Amino acid sequence: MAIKKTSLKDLAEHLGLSQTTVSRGLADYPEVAPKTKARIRKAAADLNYAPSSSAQKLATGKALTIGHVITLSDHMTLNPLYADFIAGAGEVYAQSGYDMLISMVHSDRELETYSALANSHKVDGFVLSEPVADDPRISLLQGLKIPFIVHGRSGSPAHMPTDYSWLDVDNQNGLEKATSYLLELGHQHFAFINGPENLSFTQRRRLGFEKALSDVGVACHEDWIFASDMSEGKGFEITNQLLKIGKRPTAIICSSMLLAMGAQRAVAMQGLNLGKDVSLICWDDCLSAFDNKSDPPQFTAIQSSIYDAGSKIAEFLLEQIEGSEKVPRAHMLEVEFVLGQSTGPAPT
Amino acid sequence: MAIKKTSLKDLAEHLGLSQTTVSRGLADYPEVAPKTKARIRKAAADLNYAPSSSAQKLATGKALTIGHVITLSDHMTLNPLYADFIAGAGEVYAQSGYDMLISMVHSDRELETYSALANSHKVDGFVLSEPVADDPRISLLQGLKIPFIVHGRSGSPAHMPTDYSWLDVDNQNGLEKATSYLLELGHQHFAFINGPENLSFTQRRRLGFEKALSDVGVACHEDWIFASDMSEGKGFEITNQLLKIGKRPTAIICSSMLLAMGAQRAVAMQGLNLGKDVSLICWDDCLSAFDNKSDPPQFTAIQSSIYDAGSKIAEFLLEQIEGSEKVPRAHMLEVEFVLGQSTGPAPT
DNA sequence: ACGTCAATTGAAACCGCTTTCAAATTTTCG
DNA sequence: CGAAAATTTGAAAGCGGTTTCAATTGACGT
Repeated sequence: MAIKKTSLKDLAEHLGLSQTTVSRGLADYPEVAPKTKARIRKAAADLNYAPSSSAQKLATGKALTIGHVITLSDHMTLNPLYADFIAGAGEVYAQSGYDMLISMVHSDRELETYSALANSHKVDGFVLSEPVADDPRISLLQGLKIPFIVHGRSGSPAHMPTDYSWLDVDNQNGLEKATSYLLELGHQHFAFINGPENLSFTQRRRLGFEKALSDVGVACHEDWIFASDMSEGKGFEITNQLLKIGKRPTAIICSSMLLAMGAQRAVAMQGLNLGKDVSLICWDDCLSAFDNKSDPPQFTAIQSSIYDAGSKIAEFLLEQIEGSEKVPRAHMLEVEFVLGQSTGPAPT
Repeated sequence: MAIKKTSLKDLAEHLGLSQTTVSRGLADYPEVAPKTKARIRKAAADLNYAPSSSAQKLATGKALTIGHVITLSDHMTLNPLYADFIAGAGEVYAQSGYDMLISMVHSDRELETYSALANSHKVDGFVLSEPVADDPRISLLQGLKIPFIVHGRSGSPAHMPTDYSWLDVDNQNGLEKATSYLLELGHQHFAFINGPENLSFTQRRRLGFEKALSDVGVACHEDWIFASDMSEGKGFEITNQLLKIGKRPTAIICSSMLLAMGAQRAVAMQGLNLGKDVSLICWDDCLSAFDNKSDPPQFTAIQSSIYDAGSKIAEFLLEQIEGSEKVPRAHMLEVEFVLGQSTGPAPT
C-alpha cells in the first residue's frame, strides 16, 4: 500500500515515449504532434500524474514562490491589516501559478531570514511591508539582487525613491483631506491618534495633518498628537483621557478604524454624541472585518483598500519577475473621502 | 555581475574535499572529523553558502513545508481569526525549520488545490480550518495519504473522531458556561448571535446554549438565535433590531468579539447601559487586535486563544510528520471564563 | 613489522524534471 | 523519384543536493 507517486519516467514508459516528449507535451510545446499531446494528456490524467515541484524548480531555477516575511515584534502582534493585504496578494499569486511563502520571524532574525530565503532559492521575490526610514531590508535585497517591491516608501516623506519598486497610498494627501474637511466644518481643536512613530506612513500622515493646519494658520496641539498601537483599546484609552480635559478637542482623527472604534466607545461612554459634540474621521483600510458600509457610513473616512493594494503589489512584482525590463516601478494610490455620520459642524 | 551562487560543488572544490564530506560536515554527521567540520563550516560561512532548497527537497523527498489552504468564499472575505491562528502556527514552523505555504483559492477550486499541493510534493502536510459537517477535504486527504490535522471537528457535535487528527476547543462547554452564568444572574430572555450555520463550531455552540437552557427549564427564543457573519456591522444591526422589540432580551451572547463590539455600539446608541439594562457575553478568541485586557475586562467572555490553538496544532502536525507513530491524535482545549463589565443582574 | 579494526573520506548513483542537440521520420517539391 | 526542408521524437547532460558502498588512512595489539 505504498503511495504510488507517478513520475515522469513512469508516465513515459507507460506511453512508450521518451521523457522528453512527455515533458514537452505537458508543457504544450508546439513541436509535439497534436495527436501525441492528446495521448499524453489523457495518460497523465489517468495515472494521476503531477510533476514534482522540487524537481521542476531544480531544473528551471524558478521557485514560483513569493516570500512575505512577517515580524512578530513582540509576542503575537500580527497586524490585522496584514490579513487583507495578504489575501489580495495571495489571490493574484494563485492566478499566476505562484505560491506564497510566509515566514513568521522575530525581528532580531529578520534580515537573516530574507537572506536565507533568497540564497536557498526558496522564493523568486519579496514583498516588503511596513518600511521604516532607511530600511535595512531594502539595501540587503538590492545587494542580493532579488526582485522585491515595497508596500510604502522608505525615506523622507517627500521622497519618491527611484532605485527600488514601491507602491504606496498617498498618506499625506489623505490626511490633508481629512483635516481640511474638518476645518471647513469650523473645527479648530484637533486630536490626532496616529500609528507607531517609526513607520513611514505614520510620518507622512502627520505631515499631511500639520500641513493642512498650517495652510490655514490654525495652531496644532502638539500634545494631542499620539503615536499609538492601532488597537481598539488604545483608541478608547486615549480618547477617554482627551474628553476629560476641560477645553477638549472638538475633532479627532484616527489612523485606523480600530482606533476609531475605541474612540467612538469612549465618546459614547462619556454620554457625548459623535458627529455633534465630537467629530471623528478615520483612516479606513477597507478591511473585510470592519466594513464601513452602512448608508450613510458609520464613520466619515479616508478610504483606501488594503486588499487592492495587496493585489496591485503582487501584480507589479510578478511583472517585474517575469518581465524582461527590470526597471523599478512606482505607483501611488489615491485615497477616497467618504462622508459618514461621525462628523458635523464644530460645536459653538 | 552575474549572481554568484555558491553550490556544494564549488564549496567542495574550494576546500579540496568531496561533496560527500562537505554535505556531511554541514549536516553534522558524526563520521566527519571535528577538524574537518570546522574547516567546512568556516568556508561555508566565508563563501556565503546556502544549500538550494529545491535540490535538497528533491534528494530527501521532504518539502519541509506545511500547507494552509484558505478559501475566499466571495470576494476578499478573509477571516480575521485566521491571521492570529496562522501567526501561532507560523512561529512553530519557523522554529522547526518549516515553511508555511499559503494558498488562497476560491471555494470551487478548493479540493483541487489540496490534491495539487499534495501530489506535487509541495507540502508535507496540511492544516484544515473551518471544517463543515462531513467535510470532503478530510476523506480527500485521507485518500492522498498525506498527514493533516483539523482545527475543529467534522461531524455531529457529540462525535469525537478517531480516524483523523484534530484539535478543537470545547465550544459546547464554553457556551454552556456562558449561558449558565447569565442564568445565575437571573436572566431569562436570551439572544444568541452565532456564526455561519454550516460551520461545525457554530453548531456546537448552539448546542451548549440550548443545553444550558433546557437543563434549568428555561425556554429558548428560537427567533433570537442568529446565524450571522461575525462582523461588527452585523452585530450592530442585529442588536439594534433586538433592542427595538418591546419585550426585548436582557442578555445577549455573541460568538465573536467583533459581533460584541457591534452589539455594544447598538446598546450605547439606544442609550442603554451595558451590564445593567442589557448583559453581554462574548466568545473571545484573544485576537491580538482586540485585547479584552483592561481591568476589569470590557466584556465578560469565554476565552480561548486562537493563537495558542495555532501553535498547538502546528506542534501536533509536525510531530505527526516527523514522528514514527502515525496514530491520529486528538486534543481538546478548555475555555476560560473571565468576568468583565458587560454583565450584571437581570433588570427587574 | 604486520594484520586488524575503527575512523575518515570519496566515487558514483539517484531524486524527477528540463533542455540541448542529434536522430529519425515525414513532407515538400523540383 | 530523390534530395532538402520541416516535423517529431529521443538520448543524455545537467540542476544541486543526499546517500550507499567502497576505499583509504591511521591506530593498536602482539
